[in-house]
Amino acid sequence: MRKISEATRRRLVEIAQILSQTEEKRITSVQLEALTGWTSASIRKDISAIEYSGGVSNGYDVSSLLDAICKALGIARDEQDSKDRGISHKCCIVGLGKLGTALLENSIFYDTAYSIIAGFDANVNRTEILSASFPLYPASKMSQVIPEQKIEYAILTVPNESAKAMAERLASCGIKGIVNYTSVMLSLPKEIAVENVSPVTAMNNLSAKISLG
Amino acid sequence: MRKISEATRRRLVEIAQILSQTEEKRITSVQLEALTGWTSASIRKDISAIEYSGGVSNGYDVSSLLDAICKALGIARDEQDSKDRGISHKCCIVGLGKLGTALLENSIFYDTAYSIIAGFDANVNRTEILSASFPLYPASKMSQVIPEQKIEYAILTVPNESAKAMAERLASCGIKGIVNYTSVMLSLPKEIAVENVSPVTAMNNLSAKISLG
DNA sequence: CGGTGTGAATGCTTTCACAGCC
DNA sequence: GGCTGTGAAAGCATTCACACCG
Repeated sequence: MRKISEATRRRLVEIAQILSQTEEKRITSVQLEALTGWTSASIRKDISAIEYSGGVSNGYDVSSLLDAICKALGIARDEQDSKDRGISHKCCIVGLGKLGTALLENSIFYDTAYSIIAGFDANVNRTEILSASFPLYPASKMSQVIPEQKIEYAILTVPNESAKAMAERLASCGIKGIVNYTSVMLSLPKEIAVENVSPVTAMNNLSAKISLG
Repeated sequence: MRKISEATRRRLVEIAQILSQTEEKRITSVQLEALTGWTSASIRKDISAIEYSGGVSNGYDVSSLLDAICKALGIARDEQDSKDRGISHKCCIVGLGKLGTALLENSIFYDTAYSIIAGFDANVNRTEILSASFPLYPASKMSQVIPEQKIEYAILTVPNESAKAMAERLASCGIKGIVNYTSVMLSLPKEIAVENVSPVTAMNNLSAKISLG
Protein backbone atom coordinates (compact mmCIF):
# COMPACT_ATOMS: atom_id res chain seq x y z
CA MET A 1 0.00 0.00 0.00
CA ARG A 2 2.83 2.42 0.63
CA LYS A 3 3.97 1.34 -2.80
CA ILE A 4 1.94 3.94 -4.65
CA SER A 5 4.49 5.68 -6.80
CA GLU A 6 4.44 9.22 -8.03
CA ALA A 7 3.38 8.15 -11.51
CA THR A 8 0.66 5.87 -10.24
CA ARG A 9 -0.63 8.55 -7.93
CA ARG A 10 -0.94 11.12 -10.70
CA ARG A 11 -2.75 8.66 -12.89
CA LEU A 12 -5.12 7.63 -10.13
CA VAL A 13 -5.96 11.24 -9.38
CA GLU A 14 -6.84 11.75 -13.01
CA ILE A 15 -8.79 8.52 -13.22
CA ALA A 16 -10.75 9.53 -10.14
CA GLN A 17 -11.65 12.79 -11.80
CA ILE A 18 -12.78 10.96 -14.91
CA LEU A 19 -14.86 8.53 -12.89
CA SER A 20 -16.55 11.33 -11.05
CA GLN A 21 -17.62 12.76 -14.39
CA THR A 22 -18.81 9.49 -15.93
CA GLU A 23 -22.47 8.71 -15.91
CA GLU A 24 -22.01 5.09 -16.91
CA LYS A 25 -22.41 2.51 -14.20
CA ARG A 26 -19.43 0.36 -15.15
CA ILE A 27 -16.18 0.99 -16.96
CA THR A 28 -13.38 -1.26 -18.24
CA SER A 29 -9.67 -0.71 -18.28
CA VAL A 30 -9.81 -0.59 -22.09
CA GLN A 31 -12.34 2.21 -22.00
CA LEU A 32 -10.10 4.06 -19.59
CA GLU A 33 -7.24 3.51 -21.99
CA ALA A 34 -9.22 5.23 -24.73
CA LEU A 35 -10.03 8.10 -22.38
CA THR A 36 -6.58 8.65 -20.99
CA GLY A 37 -4.08 7.35 -23.50
CA TRP A 38 -2.36 5.09 -20.95
CA THR A 39 -2.31 1.36 -21.61
CA SER A 40 -4.98 -0.79 -20.04
CA ALA A 41 -2.34 -2.99 -18.42
CA SER A 42 -0.82 -0.04 -16.68
CA ILE A 43 -4.21 1.11 -15.49
CA ARG A 44 -4.98 -2.32 -14.09
CA LYS A 45 -1.66 -2.31 -12.26
CA ASP A 46 -2.41 1.10 -10.84
CA ILE A 47 -5.75 -0.10 -9.57
CA SER A 48 -4.23 -3.23 -8.14
CA ALA A 49 -1.92 -1.02 -6.10
CA ILE A 50 -4.86 0.10 -4.03
CA GLU A 51 -7.00 -2.30 -2.11
CA TYR A 52 -9.83 -2.95 -4.48
CA SER A 53 -11.42 -6.26 -5.14
CA GLY A 54 -14.49 -5.26 -7.08
CA GLY A 55 -13.47 -5.46 -10.69
CA VAL A 56 -14.42 -8.97 -11.58
CA SER A 57 -14.85 -9.96 -15.18
CA ASN A 58 -16.89 -7.25 -16.82
CA GLY A 59 -15.13 -4.11 -15.74
CA TYR A 60 -15.15 -1.92 -12.68
CA ASP A 61 -18.08 -0.48 -10.85
CA VAL A 62 -17.56 3.24 -11.32
CA SER A 63 -18.82 4.36 -7.99
CA SER A 64 -17.08 1.83 -5.79
CA LEU A 65 -13.83 2.20 -7.70
CA LEU A 66 -13.99 5.93 -7.23
CA ASP A 67 -14.52 5.40 -3.53
CA ALA A 68 -11.58 3.05 -3.32
CA ILE A 69 -9.23 5.39 -5.15
CA CYS A 70 -10.27 8.37 -3.08
CA LYS A 71 -9.81 6.43 0.11
CA ALA A 72 -6.40 5.18 -0.93
CA LEU A 73 -5.23 8.65 -1.88
CA GLY A 74 -6.76 10.33 1.12
CA ILE A 75 -8.99 12.61 -0.91
CA ALA A 76 -12.74 13.03 -0.65
CA ARG A 77 -14.97 12.53 -3.66
CA ASP A 78 -17.34 15.40 -2.97
CA GLU A 79 -18.74 17.59 -0.26
CA GLN A 80 -20.96 14.88 1.17
CA ASP A 81 -18.19 12.32 1.30
CA SER A 82 -15.89 14.83 2.90
CA LYS A 83 -18.45 15.37 5.65
CA ASP A 84 -19.03 11.67 6.14
CA ARG A 85 -15.36 10.91 6.48
CA GLY A 86 -14.57 14.05 8.40
CA ILE A 87 -12.14 15.20 5.75
CA SER A 88 -12.26 18.88 5.08
CA HIS A 89 -9.47 20.75 3.53
CA LYS A 90 -9.49 24.38 4.45
CA CYS A 91 -7.86 26.72 1.98
CA CYS A 92 -7.03 30.37 1.69
CA ILE A 93 -6.34 32.65 -1.22
CA VAL A 94 -3.25 34.79 -0.94
CA GLY A 95 -3.22 37.77 -3.28
CA LEU A 96 -6.48 39.44 -4.21
CA GLY A 97 -5.59 40.92 -7.58
CA LYS A 98 -7.51 40.17 -10.76
CA LEU A 99 -6.80 36.48 -10.68
CA GLY A 100 -7.36 36.05 -6.96
CA THR A 101 -10.70 37.79 -7.01
CA ALA A 102 -11.75 35.84 -10.11
CA LEU A 103 -11.11 32.65 -8.20
CA LEU A 104 -12.89 33.74 -5.08
CA GLU A 105 -16.04 34.79 -6.87
CA ASN A 106 -16.07 31.67 -8.94
CA SER A 107 -16.94 29.27 -6.17
CA ILE A 108 -14.46 26.97 -7.80
CA PHE A 109 -14.64 24.37 -5.11
CA TYR A 110 -18.36 23.88 -5.22
CA ASP A 111 -19.19 20.32 -4.24
CA THR A 112 -15.62 19.28 -3.50
CA ALA A 113 -13.88 18.49 -0.25
CA TYR A 114 -12.11 21.83 -0.37
CA SER A 115 -13.38 25.10 0.94
CA ILE A 116 -11.89 28.52 0.89
CA ILE A 117 -12.30 30.13 4.26
CA ALA A 118 -10.03 33.15 4.11
CA GLY A 119 -8.39 35.59 1.74
CA PHE A 120 -5.27 37.66 2.28
CA ASP A 121 -3.72 40.62 0.58
CA ALA A 122 -0.81 42.89 1.42
CA ASN A 123 -2.94 45.84 0.51
CA VAL A 124 -5.35 46.62 3.35
CA ASN A 125 -7.56 48.67 1.06
CA ARG A 126 -8.31 45.68 -1.02
CA THR A 127 -9.32 43.49 1.86
CA GLU A 128 -11.70 46.19 2.97
CA ILE A 129 -13.26 47.02 -0.38
CA LEU A 130 -13.75 43.53 -1.71
CA SER A 131 -16.33 41.22 -0.31
CA ALA A 132 -16.64 37.48 -0.32
CA SER A 133 -18.52 34.76 1.45
CA PHE A 134 -15.54 34.38 3.80
CA PRO A 135 -13.44 36.94 5.65
CA LEU A 136 -10.58 38.82 4.02
CA TYR A 137 -7.58 39.84 6.05
CA PRO A 138 -4.48 41.96 5.58
CA ALA A 139 -1.44 39.79 5.02
CA SER A 140 -0.09 40.74 8.42
CA LYS A 141 -2.77 38.54 9.98
CA MET A 142 -1.63 35.41 8.16
CA SER A 143 0.51 34.05 10.95
CA GLN A 144 -2.42 34.36 13.30
CA VAL A 145 -5.35 33.25 11.15
CA ILE A 146 -3.76 30.27 9.42
CA PRO A 147 -2.86 28.28 12.53
CA GLU A 148 -5.98 29.38 14.37
CA GLN A 149 -8.32 28.29 11.60
CA LYS A 150 -6.22 25.25 10.78
CA ILE A 151 -5.89 26.25 7.14
CA GLU A 152 -3.97 23.59 5.24
CA TYR A 153 -3.67 24.83 1.68
CA ALA A 154 -2.99 28.15 0.02
CA ILE A 155 -3.71 29.36 -3.47
CA LEU A 156 -0.98 31.80 -4.32
CA THR A 157 -2.06 34.56 -6.70
CA VAL A 158 0.24 37.42 -5.77
CA PRO A 159 2.41 39.28 -8.29
CA ASN A 160 5.67 37.52 -9.15
CA GLU A 161 7.71 40.03 -7.18
CA SER A 162 6.15 39.02 -3.88
CA ALA A 163 5.77 35.32 -4.59
CA LYS A 164 8.95 34.11 -2.92
CA ALA A 165 8.45 36.13 0.24
CA MET A 166 4.79 35.21 0.56
CA ALA A 167 5.46 31.53 0.00
CA GLU A 168 8.07 31.56 2.72
CA ARG A 169 5.68 33.25 5.07
CA LEU A 170 3.05 30.67 4.29
CA ALA A 171 5.59 27.98 5.00
CA SER A 172 6.43 29.46 8.36
CA CYS A 173 2.72 29.63 9.19
CA GLY A 174 2.59 25.86 8.82
CA ILE A 175 0.77 25.58 5.53
CA LYS A 176 0.91 22.07 4.06
CA GLY A 177 0.53 22.75 0.34
CA ILE A 178 0.54 25.60 -2.12
CA VAL A 179 -1.12 25.87 -5.51
CA ASN A 180 1.19 28.28 -7.23
CA TYR A 181 -0.31 30.52 -9.90
CA THR A 182 2.79 32.71 -10.11
CA SER A 183 5.55 31.93 -12.53
CA VAL A 184 8.17 31.98 -9.78
CA MET A 185 9.57 28.57 -8.91
CA LEU A 186 9.28 28.19 -5.16
CA SER A 187 11.97 26.55 -3.08
CA LEU A 188 10.44 25.39 0.15
CA PRO A 189 11.13 22.69 2.71
CA LYS A 190 10.22 19.41 1.08
CA GLU A 191 7.41 18.60 3.48
CA ILE A 192 5.47 21.42 1.86
CA ALA A 193 3.86 20.30 -1.38
CA VAL A 194 3.74 22.68 -4.29
CA GLU A 195 1.73 22.40 -7.46
CA ASN A 196 2.76 24.81 -10.20
CA VAL A 197 -0.10 25.97 -12.36
CA SER A 198 1.05 29.25 -13.81
CA PRO A 199 0.11 29.84 -17.41
CA VAL A 200 3.76 30.35 -18.31
CA THR A 201 4.87 27.07 -16.79
CA ALA A 202 1.97 25.31 -18.42
CA MET A 203 2.78 26.80 -21.82
CA ASN A 204 6.43 25.88 -21.51
CA ASN A 205 5.51 22.31 -20.73
CA LEU A 206 3.04 22.20 -23.57
CA SER A 207 5.48 23.68 -25.97
CA ALA A 208 8.34 21.40 -24.96
CA LYS A 209 6.08 18.37 -25.12
CA ILE A 210 5.04 19.22 -28.65
CA SER A 211 8.44 20.13 -29.94
CA LEU A 212 9.97 16.89 -28.67
CA GLY A 213 7.18 14.88 -30.25
CA MET B 1 18.90 13.82 -28.39
CA ARG B 2 15.52 12.20 -28.99
CA LYS B 3 16.24 10.55 -25.67
CA ILE B 4 14.74 13.32 -23.56
CA SER B 5 12.22 11.53 -21.42
CA GLU B 6 9.06 12.90 -19.96
CA ALA B 7 10.60 13.19 -16.50
CA THR B 8 13.74 14.85 -17.79
CA ARG B 9 11.72 17.27 -19.85
CA ARG B 10 9.61 18.38 -16.92
CA ARG B 11 12.68 18.91 -14.80
CA LEU B 12 14.46 20.86 -17.51
CA VAL B 13 11.47 23.14 -17.99
CA GLU B 14 11.50 23.88 -14.28
CA ILE B 15 15.25 24.35 -14.20
CA ALA B 16 14.99 26.76 -17.12
CA GLN B 17 12.44 28.75 -15.21
CA ILE B 18 14.70 28.87 -12.17
CA LEU B 19 17.67 29.92 -14.25
CA SER B 20 15.71 32.73 -15.83
CA GLN B 21 14.97 34.02 -12.34
CA THR B 22 18.50 33.70 -10.96
CA GLU B 23 20.68 36.73 -10.87
CA GLU B 24 23.85 34.79 -10.11
CA LYS B 25 26.29 34.32 -12.97
CA ARG B 26 27.08 30.69 -12.28
CA ILE B 27 25.25 27.83 -10.59
CA THR B 28 26.23 24.29 -9.59
CA SER B 29 24.22 21.12 -9.68
CA VAL B 30 24.34 21.05 -5.90
CA GLN B 31 22.79 24.48 -5.69
CA LEU B 32 20.10 23.34 -8.08
CA GLU B 33 19.55 20.34 -5.85
CA ALA B 34 18.90 22.67 -2.93
CA LEU B 35 16.48 24.71 -5.00
CA THR B 36 14.55 21.86 -6.55
CA GLY B 37 14.86 18.89 -4.23
CA TRP B 38 16.11 16.58 -7.01
CA THR B 39 19.51 14.99 -6.56
CA SER B 40 22.49 16.68 -8.16
CA ALA B 41 23.38 13.49 -10.04
CA SER B 42 20.01 13.39 -11.66
CA ILE B 43 20.25 17.04 -12.61
CA ARG B 44 23.65 16.48 -14.19
CA LYS B 45 22.23 13.56 -16.16
CA ASP B 46 19.37 15.70 -17.34
CA ILE B 47 21.76 18.37 -18.53
CA SER B 48 23.95 15.81 -20.22
CA ALA B 49 20.91 14.72 -22.22
CA ILE B 50 20.98 18.01 -24.06
CA GLU B 51 23.97 19.09 -26.02
CA TYR B 52 25.80 21.30 -23.57
CA SER B 53 29.50 21.36 -23.02
CA GLY B 54 29.86 24.46 -20.86
CA GLY B 55 29.82 23.19 -17.32
CA VAL B 56 33.46 22.62 -16.57
CA SER B 57 34.63 22.32 -13.00
CA ASN B 58 33.02 25.19 -11.14
CA GLY B 59 29.42 24.93 -12.15
CA TYR B 60 27.33 26.02 -15.08
CA ASP B 61 27.13 29.40 -16.71
CA VAL B 62 23.54 30.38 -16.04
CA SER B 63 22.90 32.22 -19.23
CA SER B 64 24.41 29.75 -21.66
CA LEU B 65 22.84 26.81 -19.87
CA LEU B 66 19.47 28.48 -20.11
CA ASP B 67 20.04 29.01 -23.82
CA ALA B 68 20.98 25.38 -24.31
CA ILE B 69 17.97 24.05 -22.44
CA CYS B 70 15.58 26.34 -24.25
CA LYS B 71 17.02 25.37 -27.59
CA ALA B 72 16.84 21.67 -26.78
CA LEU B 73 13.24 21.93 -25.66
CA GLY B 74 12.18 24.20 -28.47
CA ILE B 75 11.06 26.99 -26.18
CA ALA B 76 12.16 30.62 -26.24
CA ARG B 77 13.67 32.26 -23.15
CA ASP B 78 11.95 35.61 -23.58
CA GLU B 79 10.38 37.96 -26.05
CA GLN B 80 13.69 39.02 -27.56
CA ASP B 81 14.91 35.46 -27.97
CA SER B 82 11.62 34.47 -29.52
CA LYS B 83 12.03 37.23 -32.09
CA ASP B 84 15.64 36.32 -32.80
CA ARG B 85 14.83 32.69 -33.35
CA GLY B 86 11.57 33.37 -35.10
CA ILE B 87 9.65 31.38 -32.49
CA SER B 88 6.36 32.90 -31.59
CA HIS B 89 3.57 30.99 -30.03
CA LYS B 90 0.21 32.47 -30.70
CA CYS B 91 -2.48 31.73 -28.16
CA CYS B 92 -6.12 32.40 -27.65
CA ILE B 93 -8.40 32.46 -24.65
CA VAL B 94 -11.58 30.48 -24.91
CA GLY B 95 -14.22 31.49 -22.39
CA LEU B 96 -14.41 35.06 -21.20
CA GLY B 97 -15.99 34.61 -17.83
CA LYS B 98 -14.43 35.86 -14.60
CA LEU B 99 -11.32 33.77 -14.96
CA GLY B 100 -10.85 34.36 -18.66
CA THR B 101 -11.12 38.10 -18.36
CA ALA B 102 -8.80 38.10 -15.35
CA LEU B 103 -6.20 36.38 -17.50
CA LEU B 104 -6.63 38.64 -20.46
CA GLU B 105 -6.26 41.82 -18.46
CA ASN B 106 -3.32 40.46 -16.61
CA SER B 107 -0.83 40.52 -19.47
CA ILE B 108 0.35 37.22 -18.09
CA PHE B 109 2.69 36.54 -20.94
CA TYR B 110 4.64 39.75 -20.69
CA ASP B 111 8.19 39.14 -21.89
CA THR B 112 7.67 35.53 -22.86
CA ALA B 113 7.56 33.84 -26.23
CA TYR B 114 3.80 33.54 -25.94
CA SER B 115 1.26 36.09 -26.97
CA ILE B 116 -2.48 36.07 -26.77
CA ILE B 117 -3.93 37.31 -30.00
CA ALA B 118 -7.59 36.41 -29.76
CA GLY B 119 -10.39 35.70 -27.32
CA PHE B 120 -13.55 33.69 -27.85
CA ASP B 121 -16.82 33.34 -26.01
CA ALA B 122 -20.06 31.62 -26.84
CA ASN B 123 -21.92 34.67 -25.64
CA VAL B 124 -21.80 37.37 -28.30
CA ASN B 125 -22.70 40.06 -25.79
CA ARG B 126 -19.57 39.43 -23.87
CA THR B 127 -17.28 39.68 -26.84
CA GLU B 128 -18.84 43.01 -27.66
CA ILE B 129 -18.87 44.52 -24.22
CA LEU B 130 -15.41 43.49 -23.10
CA SER B 131 -12.33 45.06 -24.53
CA ALA B 132 -8.77 43.86 -24.75
CA SER B 133 -5.59 44.65 -26.62
CA PHE B 134 -6.52 41.93 -29.12
CA PRO B 135 -9.79 41.13 -30.87
CA LEU B 136 -12.59 39.15 -29.26
CA TYR B 137 -14.80 36.92 -31.35
CA PRO B 138 -17.97 34.89 -30.89
CA ALA B 139 -17.15 31.20 -30.62
CA SER B 140 -18.71 30.58 -34.01
CA LYS B 141 -15.69 32.27 -35.58
CA MET B 142 -13.21 29.86 -34.03
CA SER B 143 -12.91 27.57 -37.01
CA GLN B 144 -12.12 30.54 -39.18
CA VAL B 145 -9.85 32.64 -36.98
CA ILE B 146 -7.68 29.89 -35.52
CA PRO B 147 -6.35 28.50 -38.80
CA GLU B 148 -6.20 31.91 -40.42
CA GLN B 149 -4.13 33.43 -37.61
CA LYS B 150 -2.14 30.27 -37.09
CA ILE B 151 -3.06 30.10 -33.42
CA GLU B 152 -1.30 27.15 -31.79
CA TYR B 153 -2.42 27.14 -28.18
CA ALA B 154 -5.64 27.72 -26.34
CA ILE B 155 -6.32 28.63 -22.75
CA LEU B 156 -9.60 27.02 -21.84
CA THR B 157 -11.59 28.93 -19.24
CA VAL B 158 -15.17 28.01 -20.09
CA PRO B 159 -17.62 26.58 -17.54
CA ASN B 160 -17.25 22.85 -16.95
CA GLU B 161 -20.46 22.09 -18.83
CA SER B 162 -19.06 23.35 -22.11
CA ALA B 163 -15.48 22.17 -21.64
CA LYS B 164 -15.72 18.91 -23.53
CA ALA B 165 -17.50 20.37 -26.53
CA MET B 166 -15.22 23.38 -26.76
CA ALA B 167 -12.09 21.28 -26.47
CA GLU B 168 -13.29 19.08 -29.29
CA ARG B 169 -13.99 22.09 -31.42
CA LEU B 170 -10.53 23.44 -30.70
CA ALA B 171 -9.10 20.10 -31.69
CA SER B 172 -10.94 20.13 -34.98
CA CYS B 173 -9.67 23.65 -35.63
CA GLY B 174 -6.14 22.27 -35.51
CA ILE B 175 -5.03 23.60 -32.14
CA LYS B 176 -1.79 22.00 -30.92
CA GLY B 177 -2.10 22.39 -27.19
CA ILE B 178 -4.60 23.33 -24.51
CA VAL B 179 -4.05 24.74 -21.05
CA ASN B 180 -7.11 23.46 -19.29
CA TYR B 181 -8.47 25.53 -16.41
CA THR B 182 -11.67 23.53 -16.19
CA SER B 183 -11.92 20.52 -13.95
CA VAL B 184 -13.13 18.32 -16.78
CA MET B 185 -10.59 15.76 -17.95
CA LEU B 186 -10.31 16.11 -21.70
CA SER B 187 -9.96 13.12 -24.01
CA LEU B 188 -8.45 14.28 -27.23
CA PRO B 189 -6.35 12.75 -30.01
CA LYS B 190 -2.91 12.20 -28.55
CA GLU B 191 -1.16 14.63 -30.87
CA ILE B 192 -2.90 17.42 -28.98
CA ALA B 193 -1.10 18.24 -25.76
CA VAL B 194 -3.09 19.10 -22.68
CA GLU B 195 -1.89 20.63 -19.47
CA ASN B 196 -4.38 20.48 -16.61
CA VAL B 197 -4.24 23.43 -14.26
CA SER B 198 -7.63 23.54 -12.64
CA PRO B 199 -7.63 24.35 -8.95
CA VAL B 200 -9.50 21.17 -8.22
CA THR B 201 -7.01 18.93 -10.01
CA ALA B 202 -4.17 20.79 -8.37
CA MET B 203 -5.70 20.40 -4.92
CA ASN B 204 -6.33 16.71 -5.46
CA ASN B 205 -2.73 16.19 -6.44
CA LEU B 206 -1.51 18.22 -3.50
CA SER B 207 -3.73 16.40 -1.13
CA ALA B 208 -2.82 12.95 -2.42
CA LYS B 209 0.86 13.81 -2.35
CA ILE B 210 0.65 14.87 1.27
CA SER B 211 -1.48 12.02 2.47
CA LEU B 212 0.84 9.44 0.90
CA GLY B 213 3.85 11.15 2.40
C1' DC C 1 -16.02 -14.70 -24.58
C1' DG C 2 -14.60 -10.36 -22.55
C1' DG C 3 -12.59 -8.90 -18.81
C1' DT C 4 -9.40 -8.64 -14.54
C1' DG C 5 -5.24 -9.66 -11.78
C1' DT C 6 -0.47 -10.76 -11.75
C1' DG C 7 4.12 -13.15 -12.16
C1' DA C 8 7.92 -12.71 -15.37
C1' DA C 9 10.52 -10.13 -18.68
C1' DT C 10 11.80 -5.95 -20.51
C1' DG C 11 13.04 -1.41 -20.64
C1' DC C 12 13.80 3.02 -18.18
C1' DT C 13 15.63 6.15 -14.66
C1' DT C 14 17.98 7.11 -10.80
C1' DT C 15 21.74 6.50 -7.89
C1' DC C 16 26.50 5.41 -7.06
C1' DA C 17 31.15 6.10 -7.52
C1' DC C 18 34.98 7.77 -9.53
C1' DA C 19 38.09 9.54 -13.37
C1' DG C 20 39.19 13.86 -15.25
C1' DC C 21 39.39 18.77 -15.19
C1' DC C 22 39.89 23.66 -13.65
C1' DG D 1 39.30 21.10 -3.48
C1' DG D 2 35.21 21.27 -5.75
C1' DC D 3 32.60 20.09 -9.58
C1' DT D 4 31.21 17.95 -13.93
C1' DG D 5 30.37 13.99 -16.90
C1' DT D 6 29.52 9.18 -17.24
C1' DG D 7 29.94 4.07 -17.15
C1' DA D 8 28.10 0.43 -14.13
C1' DA D 9 24.77 -1.14 -10.70
C1' DA D 10 20.52 -0.90 -8.56
C1' DG D 11 15.96 0.10 -8.36
C1' DC D 12 11.37 1.06 -10.65
C1' DA D 13 7.78 1.06 -13.82
C1' DT D 14 5.68 -0.67 -17.96
C1' DT D 15 4.54 -4.17 -20.97
C1' DC D 16 3.61 -8.95 -21.98
C1' DA D 17 1.20 -12.99 -21.63
C1' DC D 18 -1.68 -15.93 -19.66
C1' DA D 19 -4.40 -18.26 -15.82
C1' DC D 20 -8.66 -17.52 -13.95
C1' DC D 21 -13.35 -15.88 -13.33
C1' DG D 22 -18.31 -14.48 -14.27
